[in-house]
Amino acid sequence: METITQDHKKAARYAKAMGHPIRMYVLELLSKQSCCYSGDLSEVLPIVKSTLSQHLKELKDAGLIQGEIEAPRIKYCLNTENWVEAQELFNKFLNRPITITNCQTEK
Amino acid sequence: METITQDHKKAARYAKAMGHPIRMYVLELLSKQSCCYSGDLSEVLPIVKSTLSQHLKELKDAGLIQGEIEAPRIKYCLNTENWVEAQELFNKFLNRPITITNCQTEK
DNA sequence: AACTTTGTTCGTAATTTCACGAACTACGAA
DNA sequence: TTCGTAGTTCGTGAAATTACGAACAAAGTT
Repeated sequence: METITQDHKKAARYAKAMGHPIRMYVLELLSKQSCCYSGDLSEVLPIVKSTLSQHLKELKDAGLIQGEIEAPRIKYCLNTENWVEAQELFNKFLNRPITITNCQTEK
Repeated sequence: METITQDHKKAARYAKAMGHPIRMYVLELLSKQSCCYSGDLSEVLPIVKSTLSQHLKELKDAGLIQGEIEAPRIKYCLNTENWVEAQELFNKFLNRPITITNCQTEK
């Protein structure tokens, strides 16, 4: 019986991809508006385009976003399927009712 | 007007701390049972205790867990306040309704 | 005091991340 | 075909991450 499951690894992979302010910003944007272009981001973010491209690749590799060629630009949007999976995993692992008595010693 | 806000940084910090299978496992455990000891984890996890200690420090530094001395052991539990904040930020960014009613959305 | 238990800190090494500028690719327009 | 636009890839460093074993620290036990 494995203690660290594939689901732990998947959830951690998603979390890791979310673990940078720039990438968090992109994900927030894409969860609020259906899509965006790299150029839109490049205009408002304080990083050069190659670095941005690296971050977008990170999100793509993690499966959280996808790019669609719309020449000469690339349209980015959420990868809905994986996005839902990430939400489900986070719910499964992390959501618990917050109780009044916290931190109580078991046994 | 900053595009990358403090909330983006906070959320990313939490996500980053969650971005490792071992740490995801620990967080899951603590969200299911109120507390645990390093020794409990060390028994089931495939890493040496110093590495585990490092991961617990990472979670502590991110503010997601807290340790309480209960000599000769240390009792770990979630840092409820920050845990709630993390959930709120994630909810905000995942575009979902906030579940806990008495927690107000900031302004 | 000496020993045991529990966990942290230190030293080290391999790997990954993050950021930049330069070079490159793909495509449409002139 | 040449030029401009949009974005990726490459090469490079600095810094952070991950892992291990050895050494250390704190506190209870004998």
